[in-house]
Amino acid sequence: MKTDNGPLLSTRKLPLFMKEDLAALLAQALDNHCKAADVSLSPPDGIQVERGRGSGHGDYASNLAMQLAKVAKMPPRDLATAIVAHLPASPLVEKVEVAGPGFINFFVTAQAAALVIEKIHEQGAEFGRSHHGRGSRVLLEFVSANPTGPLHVGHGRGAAFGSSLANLLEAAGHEVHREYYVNDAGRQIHILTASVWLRYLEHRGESLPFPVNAYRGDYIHDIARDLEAAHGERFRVAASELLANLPADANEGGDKEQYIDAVIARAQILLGTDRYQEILRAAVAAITRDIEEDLAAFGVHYDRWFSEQALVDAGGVNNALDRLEAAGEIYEKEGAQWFRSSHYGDEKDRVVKRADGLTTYFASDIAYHLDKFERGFEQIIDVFGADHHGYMARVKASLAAFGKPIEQLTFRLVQFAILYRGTERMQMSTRSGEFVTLRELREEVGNDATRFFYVMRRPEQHLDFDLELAKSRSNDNPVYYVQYAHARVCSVLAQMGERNLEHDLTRGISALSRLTESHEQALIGELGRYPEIVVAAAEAHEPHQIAQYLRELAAAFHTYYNAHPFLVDDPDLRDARLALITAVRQVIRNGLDLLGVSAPESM
RNA sequence: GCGCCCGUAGCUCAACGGAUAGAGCAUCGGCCUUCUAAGCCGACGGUUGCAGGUUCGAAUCCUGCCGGGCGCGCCA
Repeated sequence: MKTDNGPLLSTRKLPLFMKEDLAALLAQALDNHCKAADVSLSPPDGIQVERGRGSGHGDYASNLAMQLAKVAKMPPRDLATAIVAHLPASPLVEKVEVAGPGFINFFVTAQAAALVIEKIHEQGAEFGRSHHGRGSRVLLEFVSANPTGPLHVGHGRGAAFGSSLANLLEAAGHEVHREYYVNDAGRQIHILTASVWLRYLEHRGESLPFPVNAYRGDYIHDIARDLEAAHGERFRVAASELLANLPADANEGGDKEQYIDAVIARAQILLGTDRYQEILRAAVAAITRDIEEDLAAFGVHYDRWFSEQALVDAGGVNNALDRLEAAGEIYEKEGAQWFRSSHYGDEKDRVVKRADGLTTYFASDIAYHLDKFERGFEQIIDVFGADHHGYMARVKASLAAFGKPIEQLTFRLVQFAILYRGTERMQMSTRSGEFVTLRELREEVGNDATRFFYVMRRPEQHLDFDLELAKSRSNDNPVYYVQYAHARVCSVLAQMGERNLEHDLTRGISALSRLTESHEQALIGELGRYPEIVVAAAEAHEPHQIAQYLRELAAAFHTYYNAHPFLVDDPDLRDARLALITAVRQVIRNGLDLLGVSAPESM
């Protein structure tokens, strides 16, 4: 590489965010132009520099002249020409053109572009990470499925999305706190407890009907069996005692809600508080542990599992309601307590305490979000399933009532994933227990393909998840396509070893100017985009941009692979090419890592 | 009925308010004595649901329709 390019091309200041360098040049040119023409011009939103989209429009482009044409009272192309005439010389820039309606197009020098390869080797796994977020603290809550059963495929997308987003935000320089809100209080936990106990009684030989509204999955049997193994007959009660004077269940013309509530009440009386709580805690612990293990195996980890019950026990819910009351935003109607959420943009008021004295799920959520805000985060992100969108307005209403800066709270709605086996749509229902679990999906498809497929699409887009495609080892399958590019580089290096060659990286770096083929230039251009993509994907909360990018990078690599041999006789050229493809390998690794997908050395 | 999300190639999807709207699959035609053919090259394919509006410039922003998903409980 030539060394006469001046300080801008030193390895200490590589143009990884070339946009900013070019914007600075344009600012200087605009200033020069204004002085020369004795006018005053400044773009409303700062100077914008964008990636060119190829096809002869240069590497970067700016719409500066078009933005200012009106104020300057000049045709945009003329203004563009005038600005270009005042551009200072730069070793980054090969040439500048005015094109189209008035775009200023920059063509970057080959040396400047090739420097990205050097930077990638220098930074390794750090390449693409930045301080863009300036260490601002982000609280990210995701999944938060109720601990009443195993995670199913619907939760999987939230898990893959949330965990990838967390990785992205960290890579972009934010400090991320990952949290799972465990709904271990409330009525559904009592239904769970009753369900487990009834199965336990069945196993001990009692004959009784199973309530319509109880949880009936196999995992309930498992927990009941564990209970038997640890406690034997300790929770045994005669069926006749349990069933005496209960109302009719739904299948006998009664009401399923009333019936299950009666069973729960009877269980508490017959078992007493201590034994009942023992079963409850065992059930919640078993399911929470299962969820935690499931997610960990999926590469999803949390900094905190936030217990709703702990919040209740600490008085958080009552405290939050007291504060709303003190603010005059609670009133009583028909025996229940209502929060005046309609004063803060919700479509109607909401119950926070039922007539029977129990606080609602919403009341806990108010307290939880109040707690989040009081822990001092600059940004709070909730990842919800799309079916919870009705919650956004009321949660924001409660925070507004507390005077909290609600613009710090962002909801990310993740649409459902619909499973297909080929063209056959797979049904999933929740309480019947006939759903496909996340674990089953992972075991059938594999963690890599599962995670990649989940985040491949924009979160607000419905996702068609084709099991057969995800499993297929074919070029139809995007995750293999990307992984294969990585493995291919490894394979080339293995081949190099067999030929008794060695890769001299220093020599390769010095010979980067030998990479003049169009395929090489294209590939280098792709590599240079990576840091920008990471920042853009993080700030837009869109991991799919990474998946999309990786496919494009892999495509550029496969094309190059087919067009040119790497292990050529000329040592300079060979080492330069190897420096390029090992840089590609590094970026693929870094990108896949953000998505929680492995980068195998061979396939 | 009200609210949120979505309508882009035959299918699944991309596209900071920018230039000739791009990929993959499918279909059709090529490429393995050469580092993995899990690959590459080419062809075909579009009134961006419809109609207005804002803008130098709209798939993108605004309004109204049409179509699909989800939600509208003292469930969670």
